[in-house]
Amino acid sequence: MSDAYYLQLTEQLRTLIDQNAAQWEGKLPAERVLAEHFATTRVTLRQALSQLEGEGLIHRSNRRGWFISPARLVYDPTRDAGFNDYVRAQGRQPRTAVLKLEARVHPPAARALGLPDDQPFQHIRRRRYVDDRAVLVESLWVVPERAPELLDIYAGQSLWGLLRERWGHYLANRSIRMVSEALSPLDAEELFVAPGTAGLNINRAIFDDQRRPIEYDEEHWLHDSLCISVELSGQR
Amino acid sequence: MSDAYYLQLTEQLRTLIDQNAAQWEGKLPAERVLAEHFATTRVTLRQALSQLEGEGLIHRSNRRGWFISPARLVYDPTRDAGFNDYVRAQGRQPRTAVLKLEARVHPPAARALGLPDDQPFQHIRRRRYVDDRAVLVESLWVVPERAPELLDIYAGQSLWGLLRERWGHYLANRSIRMVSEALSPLDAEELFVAPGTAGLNINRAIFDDQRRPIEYDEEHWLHDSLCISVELSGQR
DNA sequence: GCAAACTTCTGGTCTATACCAATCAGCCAG
DNA sequence: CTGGCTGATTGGTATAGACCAGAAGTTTGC
Repeated sequence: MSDAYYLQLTEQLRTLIDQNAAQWEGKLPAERVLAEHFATTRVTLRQALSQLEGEGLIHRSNRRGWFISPARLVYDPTRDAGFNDYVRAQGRQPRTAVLKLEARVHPPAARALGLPDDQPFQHIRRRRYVDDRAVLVESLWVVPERAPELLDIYAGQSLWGLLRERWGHYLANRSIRMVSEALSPLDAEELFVAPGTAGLNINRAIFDDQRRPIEYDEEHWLHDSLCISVELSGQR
Repeated sequence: MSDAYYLQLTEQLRTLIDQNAAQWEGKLPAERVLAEHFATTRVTLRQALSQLEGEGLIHRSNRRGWFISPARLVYDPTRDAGFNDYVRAQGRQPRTAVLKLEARVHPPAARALGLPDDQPFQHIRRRRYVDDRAVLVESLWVVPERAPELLDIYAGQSLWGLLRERWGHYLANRSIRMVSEALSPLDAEELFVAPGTAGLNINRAIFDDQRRPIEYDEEHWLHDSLCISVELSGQR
């Protein structure tokens, strides 16, 4: 092979991980150990590990080490099914932590919903887990008129379920935007990963069946933890 | 700031790029020049550049240097509009190069379309450009019965247009899958970028209005060159 | 028995340097 | 003026070593 050494290393690591996944219990040996095992430098070794990270095979958490990434979560952003539902449907364990509840303006949300920039919102910030791994943080910006006492009531349950059951809102129209990104220092910190980690940003503007604005949603996912899947029928 | 130096560097580079974009004509100065300008090493400098690359602000081409990335292409994978159409609609110049035309089996396509593994396909491999930058490579796997002489006819035009006009196929049902990826050595080479560059993989299985399989589509995009946008109406 | 303090390990960052291979610009020959 | 050659430039890769701060594990002190 005339390939770069770090690419060969990537392949060797891939098979090594494959064979020892069970015995390592998801956590790779220390970088210094691996570097010595392959008789190379930590710099080169890390280059190879970063490749595998880009593929979504492994990831790192805090400063605790490298871990083997679980299967991606299949996610359909066009459907109403709550996070908890479809995580469970895939045999995984969901969890949600509420990070912030406040009333605030947020011009990006206002613009996406066609409201004036000084429109106040009810802001819910939460972190979501799959099998105890934090996989996304999101900010929800809800139009106050649509859900008056939301901030007093809310305690981590499904927002869309709440909107439907308590206020009778049926979410009918939505506009979705997806962009790959590098996680901002804040998002990264809240997800316990290094700043600049690859992520996927999903934004949704949601209206009811009369095109009244309901909610704007900003999600920041770890890039390796989801697979977006959309099923469409009917000619367009 | 107690942040890491390379993160400060990232910010300084960001403003530097902002201010000098016009004068540099899209191409950044050499790494060695930048490293000296900031009184640091190329290694650290490259770490900062990689951050900006992750954000999609800059990219590199071959070994020619770092370039400022153009605005992302807005793309709706749920619509029929051909690549050429929506690239032009956004005021950009599209181009297509056909890389391969052949008949072959391809089990992943067969499975996605619900056909036996040994189903033969007509394979079109092409590279697509926006303003002379290669932004994606794709493989199209067309069921031969639906478009008999395709391989003889095809010369780079819109495939969906051809299917509609020549064979009267109206694409009605589709199932779409999107996953972030690291570009394979082959895909990377065909896009003139380094192996392992961040990409976005979009796969589509397409059926007609009687749910007969028509075509399977594997796209590999540069991660920084698109923004996925979907508009949905109607309750689901 | 438990919490606090300390030590070790580990990933994250950074410096300095070197060599290779692709690219590019300029020169030279036809 | 053109086409091929050549040498300087530049990004890509790699080595070696160092220090820091957070995490984890161990010991100490009450």
